[in-house]
Amino acid sequence: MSSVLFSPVDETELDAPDLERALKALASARRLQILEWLKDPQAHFPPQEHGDPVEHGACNMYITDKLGVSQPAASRHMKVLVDAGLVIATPRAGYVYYRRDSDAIARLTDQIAGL
Amino acid sequence: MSSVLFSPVDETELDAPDLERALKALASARRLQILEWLKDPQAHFPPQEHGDPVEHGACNMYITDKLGVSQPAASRHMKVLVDAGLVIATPRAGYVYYRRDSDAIARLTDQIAGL
DNA sequence: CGTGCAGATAGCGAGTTAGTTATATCTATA
DNA sequence: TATAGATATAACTAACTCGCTATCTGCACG
Repeated sequence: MSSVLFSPVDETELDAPDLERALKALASARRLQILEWLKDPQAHFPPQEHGDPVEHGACNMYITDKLGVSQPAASRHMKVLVDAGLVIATPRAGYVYYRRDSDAIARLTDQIAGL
Repeated sequence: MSSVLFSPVDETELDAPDLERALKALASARRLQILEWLKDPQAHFPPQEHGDPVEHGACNMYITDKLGVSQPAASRHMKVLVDAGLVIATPRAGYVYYRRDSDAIARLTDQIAGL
């Protein structure tokens, strides 16, 4: 009687504090913009030396530049997204690359659909 | 060539500021709780004298009591939800009844699903 | 193994949120 | 129409957000 028949994705729901954290992470024009850019890093950021934009996402420096805020401000926005589980950080060759956690985002939006 | 064939509900998307406002309204444990209660007012609130719980929703006094905060605090939470377009207020016989705007919530969650 | 650069952290200030109490408004009805 | 009760607004405070600059950390590589 496997529920996999009905739920190909993991149905684990966030508890109330985690859901609130995720919604707070989304409730920012800047962070919504970042998530949008990360849908297609190649289209929105310059070519990168070390990290593959498709596999590892966009370099933090480019996100900072494109946001037009200071490096620490961008760094904290990315931390909010990572802590909320929406984005994955990959340190590599002295840089940090960020990509969407598509599965987590899908689970979250599924859960929000039930609100 | 009506798009109604593809979209039985109105597909109008919120612009960036309205989306941010709606997400901020959702990004609160208290307000998520209120929205949950309003899914079934009869199950969560005492019987009401004037307003039909199903048609008009729950009386503000009962929401205040159940939240366990002061009346002005509850009043402002409800204002945030109304301003975000998630809840409809109906003044009636000296009380104000609140119900979910199910269509607006559905449109919002559809839009969030595209994030 | 030292230097340099990317990123994280600290600390500060302005603006916002969320709670409070006090008061104003507004409506229903005696 | 005066009053009472429900809700909204005002004013204040504490805590949090988000920007900044300055500084620290830590990894790569010469």
